[in-house]
Amino acid sequence: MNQLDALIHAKHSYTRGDYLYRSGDKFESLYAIHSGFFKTQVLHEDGREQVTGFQMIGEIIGLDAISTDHHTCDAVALEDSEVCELPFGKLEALSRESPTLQRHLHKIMSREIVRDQGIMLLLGSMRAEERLVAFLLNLSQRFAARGMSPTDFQLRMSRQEIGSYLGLKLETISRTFSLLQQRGLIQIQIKSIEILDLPGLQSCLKGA
Amino acid sequence: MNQLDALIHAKHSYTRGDYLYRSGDKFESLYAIHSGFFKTQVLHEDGREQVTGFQMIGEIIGLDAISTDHHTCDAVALEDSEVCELPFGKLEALSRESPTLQRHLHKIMSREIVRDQGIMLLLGSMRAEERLVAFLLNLSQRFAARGMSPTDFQLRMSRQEIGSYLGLKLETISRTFSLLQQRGLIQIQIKSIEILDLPGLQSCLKGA
DNA sequence: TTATCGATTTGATATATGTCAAAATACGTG
DNA sequence: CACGTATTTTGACATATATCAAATCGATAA
Repeated sequence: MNQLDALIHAKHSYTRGDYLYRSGDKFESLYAIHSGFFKTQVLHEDGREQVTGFQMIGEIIGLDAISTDHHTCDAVALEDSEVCELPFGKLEALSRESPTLQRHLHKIMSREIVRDQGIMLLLGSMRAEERLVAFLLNLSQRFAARGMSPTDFQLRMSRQEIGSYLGLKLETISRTFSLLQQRGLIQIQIKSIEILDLPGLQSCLKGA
Repeated sequence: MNQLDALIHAKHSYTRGDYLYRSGDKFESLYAIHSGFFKTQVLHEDGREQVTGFQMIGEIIGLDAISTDHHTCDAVALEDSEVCELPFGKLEALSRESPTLQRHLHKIMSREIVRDQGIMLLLGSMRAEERLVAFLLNLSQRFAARGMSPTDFQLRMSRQEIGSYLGLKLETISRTFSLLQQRGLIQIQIKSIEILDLPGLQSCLKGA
């Protein structure tokens, strides 16, 4: 993918709270997260918000905007972050030249669809505890895939944001964290979390 | 899009209950629904099922499979249906030749991502009545876009399937239909539904 | 037509999660 | 470093939806 180097238009820095883009913005580029952490959220007219994802290093963000040429959600930095801008027109042109790149792009989009299906399953059929466990295991796995500790990491988002993502209220998130801690499955200190019993957590999802 | 004609590999017929594909099947093609109605569902190991969508004429199905080269959900015919098979390798080759087709394909995938975000919002932050109303309005709009009546149509799916899609139990679906009927918003007779007060339904979603 | 079986409706009750409120804790700023 | 503010935790209580059960309805096949 060294063709991609030619493509990278610019690298930008954002600090906690900055918007990478807002719903309604004209679509120009996808963004590859180079460092840091983002959330994406859609806002309902009546003020309700739904967090639709948390994105970390190596992930591509902005795919929703291709559909209408305008972004359909907000992307907000949860910590100081850097992103590489990938102008979509150029990306399409390059992927017409390279079947490998083309397939890669298609897989990235498809993976996002599969991810979303997983969240539907979570929101549609899991209880609060299962949702939170699934969330933690997903983070754990993504950190592991990046060579970081799968059992010891910082939560970049608030209880409120976790709750929005999981379709629960922040109090429920807090209570469920406390519960998992009482059972000896995790150790949590505000944003610092340690998974004490990974198999134990995994078994929360299967059957029980 | 007459290039697409060259692409259509075969047209297949399915009767109610037939699987178009199953989770785990090797990915070869996307499918354009030519007539009829399908549902897609993901199955959890412990037997839980989540309906992830209902697809009708003109819609493309199978995008999730690009990611892993294997289907990640089941697609089941809800009535007698016909689909056109679009071999994905050929589709990619053609879209390398035609920027228009390429963009079209990207928009279809992106639209699916946006649709999924909408369902997350629904599952994550709406009450039962709002979910069902949103579901009905979505069907209404899709029928209207196809030149069919936006106020008078057949539900192709069971209460159970609607419930799975909306993250609710079938009893809740039934009760909520009854409630909307009592309020004079809809007239429902098992699978036949008539929307009596479209603005009234729309106002269920905004504010109230 | 009638019998049968699955789907739907409705009722009574249970329960998970939400709501409201207060206390405790962490964090940013001057 | 200390203050003020925002976030988190915890408790008591409310409520939406689930669960369990029974009755009804509708479609299919003999």
